[in-house]
Amino acid sequence: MLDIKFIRQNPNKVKEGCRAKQAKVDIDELLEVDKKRLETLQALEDMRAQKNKASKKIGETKKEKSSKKTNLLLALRPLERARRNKKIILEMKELDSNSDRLTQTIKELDEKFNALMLQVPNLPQDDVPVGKDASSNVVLKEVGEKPKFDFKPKDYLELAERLNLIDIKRAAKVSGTRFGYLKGGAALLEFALIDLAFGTLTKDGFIPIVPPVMVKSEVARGMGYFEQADKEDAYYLPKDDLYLVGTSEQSIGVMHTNEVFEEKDLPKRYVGFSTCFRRESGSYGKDTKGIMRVHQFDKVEMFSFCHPEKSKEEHQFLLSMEEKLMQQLKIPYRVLQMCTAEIALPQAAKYDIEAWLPGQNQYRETHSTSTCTDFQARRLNIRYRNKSGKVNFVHTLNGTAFAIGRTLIAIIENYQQKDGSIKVPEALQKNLKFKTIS
RNA sequence: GGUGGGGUGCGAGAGUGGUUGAAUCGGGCAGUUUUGAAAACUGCUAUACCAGCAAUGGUAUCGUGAGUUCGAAUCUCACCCCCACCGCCA
Repeated sequence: MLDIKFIRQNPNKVKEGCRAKQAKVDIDELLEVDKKRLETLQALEDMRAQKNKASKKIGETKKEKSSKKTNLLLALRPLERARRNKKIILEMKELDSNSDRLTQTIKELDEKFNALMLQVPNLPQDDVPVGKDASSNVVLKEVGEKPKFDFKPKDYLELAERLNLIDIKRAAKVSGTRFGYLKGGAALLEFALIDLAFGTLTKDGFIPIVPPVMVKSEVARGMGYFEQADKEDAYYLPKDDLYLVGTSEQSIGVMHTNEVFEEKDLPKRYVGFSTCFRRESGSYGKDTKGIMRVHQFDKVEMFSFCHPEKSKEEHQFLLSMEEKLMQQLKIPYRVLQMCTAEIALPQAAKYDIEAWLPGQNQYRETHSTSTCTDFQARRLNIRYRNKSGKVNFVHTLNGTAFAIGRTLIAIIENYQQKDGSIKVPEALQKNLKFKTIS
């Protein structure tokens, strides 16, 4: 959510941001509703002030009844006093019927206003390239050396099925399309990856957590992904009114809802592990094979609550941690700055890391880190108190540590050997009892 | 799933219809005193929105939402959450 004051003062800037992000919100309508809402509110508050005053007066005379002090007014006989009060009460009743109407109007305006406000996206940061689609993303750098093979590198699925690491067919039998069993070395690699991520990040002060994967519906809305298509992408349990999280960001970010941090406790960084559930409703026909895009996968995620002035720095920090993890695995990758069309409603800037997949001869996304500035904090009312006692909204950021499935894909393709076996990346070897999966 | 108890400010905790944004204690901040500290004393100590250059004024907020009333922390209803015990259970 943006600050309405900011929208009032910078309508053109907001409109421009909406256009860049291809969000369809009528800012003029929003401002119109806002204006009406304020006018009505003012009228209603004036009325309430009158009522409060009158009620107070009645309270006073009632109390004076028992007081022994007298003055001219108090000398009024009880009967007369009661009559005066009755008159006031009648007047207030009259007022009430008017205020009821206003209350109804304001309720309607509020609803309209809130609905519109929730649709206004976070504005892209100045350095985010403007674009219509993925083609406008900017490659910032390529890191690592692509492995050279003296044979034609195979696709991960071919390798994995032959080594009995991934079983899609049986998963289809049990759960349907877009599911998979990780078996043998792949299952063990998952735990080694989790360990590597937690080990690396906790060393840097991240607080390790395993969050709930089901969240209440009002909570699910909080992070700001439901206004776009993502609502359709979430699994919902109607019997309990719970959503399965698509990423642990959704249950970590909301953890501190309505809380106030002390400034000295910022940044508050978490590393969370959770299973993620996605319906992938908008991706029919995309990556239908294997485990590139599945309904259920495990992920280690970073989340940070930080001081607003430090969030750009923090974003770079999260990116650097992602790179550090990739470099430990020695998987070649590139870093992309995502363009305005590719960043979601709550996000102000986003970097993706794409791993090189030799079997497919292309880069594919394995990591993503975004800053949501104060957009989520505002919705969730997450603030910090500075030294002079002032409270203000924090900034929230998130980033992938390892999305297990896709990282496995990258490992399998990059570490494949001529005989079809797979070498275990050095950084994972200490966790596993073997150096090769064959 | 069943029964009982409870949700009040930074914390503890009072308040069961009237000048209560809320007693009291504790914490925090500032000041007096002190060579320094402690102690003592004094004062301050919620948030949001609206009007205003400001001082200030207004409105709302005692789990959430609705209702009764001229007036609700206080009464009514619904919901949420927490605690205790019982049942079931990895």
